Amino acid sequence: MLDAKLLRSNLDTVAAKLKTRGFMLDTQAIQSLEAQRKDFQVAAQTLQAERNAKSKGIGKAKASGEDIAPLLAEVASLGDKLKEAEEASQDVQAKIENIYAGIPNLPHASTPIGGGEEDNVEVRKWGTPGDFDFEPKDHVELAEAKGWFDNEAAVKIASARFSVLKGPMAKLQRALTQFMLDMHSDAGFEEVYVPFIVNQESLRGTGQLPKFEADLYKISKNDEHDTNDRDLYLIPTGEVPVTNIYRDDIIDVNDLPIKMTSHTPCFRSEAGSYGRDTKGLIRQHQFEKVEMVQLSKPEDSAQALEDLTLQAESILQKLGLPYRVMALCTGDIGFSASKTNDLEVWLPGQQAYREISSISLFEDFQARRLKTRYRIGQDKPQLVHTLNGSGLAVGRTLVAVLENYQQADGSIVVPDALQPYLGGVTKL
RNA sequence: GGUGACGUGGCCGAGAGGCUGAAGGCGCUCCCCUGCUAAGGGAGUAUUGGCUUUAAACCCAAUCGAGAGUUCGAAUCUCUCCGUCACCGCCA
Repeated sequence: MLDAKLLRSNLDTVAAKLKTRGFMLDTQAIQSLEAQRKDFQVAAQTLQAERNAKSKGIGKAKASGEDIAPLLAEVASLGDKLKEAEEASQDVQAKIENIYAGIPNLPHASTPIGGGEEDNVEVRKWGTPGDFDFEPKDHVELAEAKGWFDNEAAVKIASARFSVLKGPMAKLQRALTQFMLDMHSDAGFEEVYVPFIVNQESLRGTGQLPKFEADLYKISKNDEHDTNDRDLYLIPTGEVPVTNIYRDDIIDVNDLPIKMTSHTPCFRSEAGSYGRDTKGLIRQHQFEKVEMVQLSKPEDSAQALEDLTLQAESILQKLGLPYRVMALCTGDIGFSASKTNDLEVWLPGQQAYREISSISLFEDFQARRLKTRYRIGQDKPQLVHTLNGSGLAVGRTLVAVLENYQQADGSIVVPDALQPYLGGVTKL
């Protein structure tokens, strides 16, 4: 959520910045609603003050034994008027809230301007796509030939876009997960274990709700009496539970930056992606991810984004997987993001770079919703800046290892960094 | 799941319709006193919004787990929900 004060005072500047990311701000609607809000709020508060004063008078009169009947008569109509004013005020505020909740973050000054994916900017490239003296296969072919990948079983158990991994492939996924967690721990990230089911407040905090309900799996409680808003959701990313650890908290400045890492499954409905990446592990309803989350001081956050990017890159480098870093343009960054770097790994099976990590700076956009603040000494609390990034998407890393380390005979060489996690095995 | 107790500031803890944004204590900050240490004295110490402003103070409103209700007036009474604790049941 953007700062309401900023929206009031610099509406046109905000609108211009949002336009670069393809969002048209209805400035007229906001202006007129804000004007109404002011009127209604002042009116309601004036009535409240009046009521408070008179009620206090009644209390005193009663205490000193005076007749309070005339005073009561005086206040008689106040209640209704107050109720009306309060409702009008709340009404407008709800409308404003609604509009504000749907406004995306302002792009960072360093985010390239552009309309869509094609305008993203390559920042750097690492490694060289391997030279195969045979036709490289894609991961599905490789894994199926070994009996490591059972799509039919997954469909039988659940539905399309789920997988059953077997034997060495399942172990390789576990090895990758542990490898990543160890790397991040060594770099000073605290490992955390979190709930994979979250409430609505958490999803609002990180910005998935109210706008992106369709992408989420909602869990109904199976209780016909339960008519309130206690619905729970499967997490679409570890970002949600991990960032929400500090919701409503005020952090001592000496405890910043806070750096956390967590391994979680992620659940996405992938509504609207029919027909894309239908084969294999690239796009699943359930996948594993190791996430990094960082809370930082505002003045450190831009650097923190670069640091997180390098941290994610270090995983790919240790694994020897060629990749490139893309700075997403204004038209392609996510709703809550101010700036995003994507890591794209080379997949020989597709002869293409594919997204394997997304690292984003949210500035105070999430923190405002989360009410995550920090305090210097006795000063007033200020909003922190939040960041997160995949480090990495484990399923896609698994794909990348299979495809980049395949041999002509269909076997897979185990990257050096992973061998300790597989009992020293060098080839699968 | 059942029964009972309970959610008050950074923490502990009083309050049980009005004089309570909230006694008292601890902690913390500043000042005084003090050879050192220990002790003592004084002042301050929540958040959000409105208004004003260069900024702040002042002023006003809201907040005693959350929401709704009763009342001229709610931390206090009623209802719903969430959570904590104890005992019982079940369970990896």
